[in-house]
Amino acid sequence: MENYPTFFSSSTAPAPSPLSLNMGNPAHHVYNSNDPRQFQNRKSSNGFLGLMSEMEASNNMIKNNFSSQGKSFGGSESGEATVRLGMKKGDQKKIRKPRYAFQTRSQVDILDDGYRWRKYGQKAVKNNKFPRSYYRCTHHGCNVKKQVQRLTKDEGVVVTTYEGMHSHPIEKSTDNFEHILSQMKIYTPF
DNA sequence: CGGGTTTGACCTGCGC
DNA sequence: GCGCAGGTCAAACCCG
Repeated sequence: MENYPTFFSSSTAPAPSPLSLNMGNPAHHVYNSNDPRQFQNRKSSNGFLGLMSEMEASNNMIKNNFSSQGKSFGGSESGEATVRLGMKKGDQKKIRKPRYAFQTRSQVDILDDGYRWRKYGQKAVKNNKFPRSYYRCTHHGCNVKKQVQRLTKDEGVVVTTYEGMHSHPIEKSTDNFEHILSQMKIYTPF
């Protein structure tokens, strides 16, 4: 098995990604993808995820819009009702949780990061022959989400985007994940 | 039977 | 206003 993760997050991001926390290594390349469309554009522009400037990240933090923002999600999980943050439809600046994306060279799409996820959707993505899968953390009250997508231009690369922070400890033994980590090599475009 | 997955429908925002 | 694309819902289905 081979895994070559590249980590994305912004230096301006308020908190490290869940994965970074688990890995205990803040020194990875980071990228903050707050706008999935920009994210997509970057991927399509050079076939690889470049670094987003802090300016871009800031702008996207402010202006990013997600259709999911205005929705409530089934109501079964208490934390999700706060997503709208009291803003009405016409309000301009919606605060969005930062997203942290990293890519991994892996045969499998789903990395065992120790948390339990439930798939809630899958969508075909433009300019990508692979579908994007949407997952939510199954822990009660934890509304962390992640998206998993394989790159068209490099089928061996899986991009995982995390949104939100886990409000609970890891649920499974990290042995498996650490085993994966032990076999990872940092994979950067530089 | 409970929990997770699949999948089509639906909603929302954005660009033209 | 319309069409497109992304994101989510939820019923049906699957599986241990």
